[in-house]
Amino acid sequence: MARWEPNAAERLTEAAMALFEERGYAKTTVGDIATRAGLTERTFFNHFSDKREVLFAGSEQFVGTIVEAARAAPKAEAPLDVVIAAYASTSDFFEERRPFARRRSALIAAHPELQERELVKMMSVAAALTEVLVQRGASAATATLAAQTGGAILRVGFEQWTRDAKDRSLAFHLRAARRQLEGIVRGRPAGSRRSSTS
Amino acid sequence: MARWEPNAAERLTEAAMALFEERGYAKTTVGDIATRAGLTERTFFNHFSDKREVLFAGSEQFVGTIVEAARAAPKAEAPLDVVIAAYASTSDFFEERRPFARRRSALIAAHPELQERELVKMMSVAAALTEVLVQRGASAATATLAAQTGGAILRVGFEQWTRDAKDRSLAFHLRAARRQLEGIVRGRPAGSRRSSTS
DNA sequence: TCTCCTGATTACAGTAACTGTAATGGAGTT
DNA sequence: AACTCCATTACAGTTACTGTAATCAGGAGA
Repeated sequence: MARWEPNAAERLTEAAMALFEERGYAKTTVGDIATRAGLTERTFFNHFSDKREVLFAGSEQFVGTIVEAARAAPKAEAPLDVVIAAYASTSDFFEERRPFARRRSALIAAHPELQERELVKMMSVAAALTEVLVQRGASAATATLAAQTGGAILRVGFEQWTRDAKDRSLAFHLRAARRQLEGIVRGRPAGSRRSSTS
Repeated sequence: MARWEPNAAERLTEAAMALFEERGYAKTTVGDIATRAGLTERTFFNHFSDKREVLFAGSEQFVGTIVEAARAAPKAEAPLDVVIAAYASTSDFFEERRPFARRRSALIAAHPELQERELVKMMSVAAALTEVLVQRGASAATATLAAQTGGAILRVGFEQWTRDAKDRSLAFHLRAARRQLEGIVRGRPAGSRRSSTS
């Protein structure tokens, strides 16, 4: 028998999410979270580098998955398609935990402090993808632009995914956003807006 | 004669930048900054809501300028062009303070804590632009995608601008990035378009 | 069984970021 | 001269985070 209850980090995350939902991020102290998980404040900081990280723990491994998918893409694939395929590789992962992802996503949307952290994480993924693209032979400028644009597509696609009443996959929404982007870059929105007067 | 030395906020910003450059962000306390500016810690927090904001003070007015430029764009202009024109409207502003902007930009690049804040600011601009695009008749999806993609272009263009040995304008680099994006979205190989932006 | 070692947890003390509130005191006004 | 204004300050308090040493159940080896 284990000396302590197992899954301390997981318990802390669950406690944190529950408290953030009840009282909000600012009104929840790290001590509150730890107590709710049956631990002490110091133990919280042994598991997470700071209060925000409690919602971003799995992200390192996540970056790894995405980078791996990018590396595995066919040599001939164009940069933007590599990036989108890489993000799409996480689709199944999200599919399995749609409720959790939605809950988490709502918390982040409601708290600027958490948005800050999420944006940095996304940018670090974009940076990693940029490097992969360069290794695949793209110019630095092309790689950066493709990775950054892919990030834009992901933000839009992910938002659609969380809102989608039909529960279509993230990969689906990424493809949709990518297609729409083609029209936008050419100056013709996908909806082919007919605002001849207004 | 004024009771206190004028421009307290400005002095605090200058002191902060100098100290961040000397010791780094983490090793600089708010007390240090205030003392260097001839003020107290409490006064610092009267001027800035938190330690990071000392480098992001002018940003509200900045958003205003950008939004205004977006509203002023010709009715027929396509969404992405509206966004880029809006960002390009800040070109002169940056041109006048290129040294300051570079210095600030280097600090942000060197400190993740500051990157967090900058990303949120950029996203708030993107959100504001999204709203403007919707008011101009774009669909919600098109508006979001155009604003987000514009953000990607800005990041890339701005980076080129800070690195540019030839001191070409931000507007120039935005146009270059936009042109390059067209090729990327179509899946063309990197070198197909002459890009003199590095 | 006894002992040593491991490692997650904890106790405790300390720094620094912020907040709320009330007081200060020179400058402009009456 | 009395009076108001308000940027600044003093002071006390909370909370995020850090460094360090102590605890102590269980596994490994003797």
